Amino acid sequence: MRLLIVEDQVSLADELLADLGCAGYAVDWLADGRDALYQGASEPYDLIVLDLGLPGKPGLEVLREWRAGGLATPVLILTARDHWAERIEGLKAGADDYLTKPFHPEELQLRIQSLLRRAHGLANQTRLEAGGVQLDERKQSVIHNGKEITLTAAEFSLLRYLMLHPQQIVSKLQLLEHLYDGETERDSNVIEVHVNHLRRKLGKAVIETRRNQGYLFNGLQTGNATGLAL
Amino acid sequence: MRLLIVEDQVSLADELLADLGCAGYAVDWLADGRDALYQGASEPYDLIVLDLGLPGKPGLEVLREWRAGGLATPVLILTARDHWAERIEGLKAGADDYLTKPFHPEELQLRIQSLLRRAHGLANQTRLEAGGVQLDERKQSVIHNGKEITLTAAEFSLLRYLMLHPQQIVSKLQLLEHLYDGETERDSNVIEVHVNHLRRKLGKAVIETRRNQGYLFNGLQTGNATGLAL
DNA sequence: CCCAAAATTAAGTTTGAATTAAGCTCCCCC
DNA sequence: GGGGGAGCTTAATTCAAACTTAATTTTGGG
Repeated sequence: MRLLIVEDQVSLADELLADLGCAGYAVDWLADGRDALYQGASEPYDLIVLDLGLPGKPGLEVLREWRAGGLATPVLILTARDHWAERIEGLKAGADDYLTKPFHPEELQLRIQSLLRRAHGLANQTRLEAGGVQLDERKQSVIHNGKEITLTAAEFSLLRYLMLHPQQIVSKLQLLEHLYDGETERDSNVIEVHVNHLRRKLGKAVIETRRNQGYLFNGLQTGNATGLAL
Repeated sequence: MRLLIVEDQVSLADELLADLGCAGYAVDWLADGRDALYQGASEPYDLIVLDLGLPGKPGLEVLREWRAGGLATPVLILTARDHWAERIEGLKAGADDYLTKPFHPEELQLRIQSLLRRAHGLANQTRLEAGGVQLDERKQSVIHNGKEITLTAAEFSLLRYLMLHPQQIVSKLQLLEHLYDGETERDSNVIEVHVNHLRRKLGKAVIETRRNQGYLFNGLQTGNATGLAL
C-alpha cells in the first residue's frame, strides 16, 4: 500500500513517516504544494495525507485540482484546530476524511485503515477479513482456523493488499507498483517468492494464480464458491 | 481488442503497455506522430490512446487528419495538466475522451473500458452483459446462471470481443486481426479451438456459427431467439 | 561492529495455457 | 448421395510463466 504524506512541518512528517513505515506502508513525503499536485497524480498512491497549510500552493487548491482532473485516490486532510472552517471547505473540495492537529499517531493509523477499507468497498467490516482469514493489522499477523500465524513485513503488506482487493485479479505489475516505492525491476520475482511463503503459512488455496493475468485472493473457500453456508 | 498507444515518453509507454497487456488487450506502441498518422489508419485498432505532445507531427494534427480521412476509431487523448486549452481543441478535433497527465494507470483502464462500450452502442450498461452472461472484467470471469466460471486469458479476450459486438456476425479473420497483434497466420485454427472451449464452459448456444460468415454471440437464449418472455 | 532475520536475487525446475496438428463431422452443392 | 470444404474436436507440442530452493545482500537490534 503506497501512501503520500504532504506536510511541511518536518518534525511531524518525520514521525509519520516512521510510524506508517512500521505499519507496513510504503510512504513518500513531500513538503511543497506544487510538487504534491504533480506527484500525487502521477504515482499510483492508495491514499494521500494532505496538510492544508502548505508552501508553494495551498492544500485546498491542490485537492481541488486533483479532483477536477479526475483523481479518485482517497485523501485525508490535516487541519489546525483553530482553522475550524477549513474542514468544511476541505470536504467540499473532495476530501474523504479529516483529522485536526494535534492528534495521536494511532488515531491517524486507524483513520487510514478505515479509509482504505471504505475506498475498496469494505466499509462494513471493522477489520480485514475474508474466507476464514482475519488480518490483525496491529500485530501484523493472521488468524486462520483460530490459530495465530505471524507474518514478516513483506508478507503482511502483500496479503493486506490482496485482501483489500477481494474478487479481483491483481497483476504482478500492480503489486510491484503498489508495494514498493519508485522503481523496482519489472522482471524481479520478489512477488512470487512472497506468495510462495504466504501459501506455505496459510495453505495453497488462499492465493490463486491466474496464469498470464495475476493473482486472486480467495480466502479459504473449500469448493463452495458462493461463500454461503450450504 | 487491439489498441494503439501513441506516446513519446518511454517510461510511461512501457508501463501502459504492460498494464494493458495484463488486462487482455493486444497493444502496439508508437512514439512518433508521423508514424502514428500512417499506422493508426492502416491497422484495424479498436481504440487509440494519443498523447498530444509528440515529435514528428503534433498529436492534434494527427487526429485532425485521421478524422478528415474518415477514421472512426475511438480516440482518447492525453494532455498535460497545464495545457488546459488543448483538451477543448482535442474534443473539437474529434477526440472521444481525454485524460490529463499525470494519471493513474487504473484510471486509464476504466476510461478505456467505458469508451469501448460506448463506441459499440452499449453506453447504458456499466458492465458487459448479454443474454444471461455477465462478464466481470476485474476478475476476468463470467457469471452464468448465478454460477461463476473462470476463463483463461485467451478465452476472456475472445468473449469480450464478441460481447462488444452483440447481434452482429464477427468473422474469424476479424477475430484474428483484433485479438492478435501484427501477423498471425491466416490459416490457423486458434479461434475455433477457443470458441470450442468457451462453448464447453458456457454451453453450445452461446456462440452460434454462421457458416462462411463467422460467429454470432447470442447470450443464452434457450430456443427463444427473440429474447422476449413467452 | 557483529549477528540473525528478512528481503531479494539468482538459477534450475515444473506447469499449464496457447497453439499446432491431425482426423473427423456436418453441410452445401453438384 | 457423394465429394469437398468449412468447422469441430481431441490430442500432442511448445515455451514462457510461475514455482521452488538456495545463495546472497540488506537490515535492524544488541
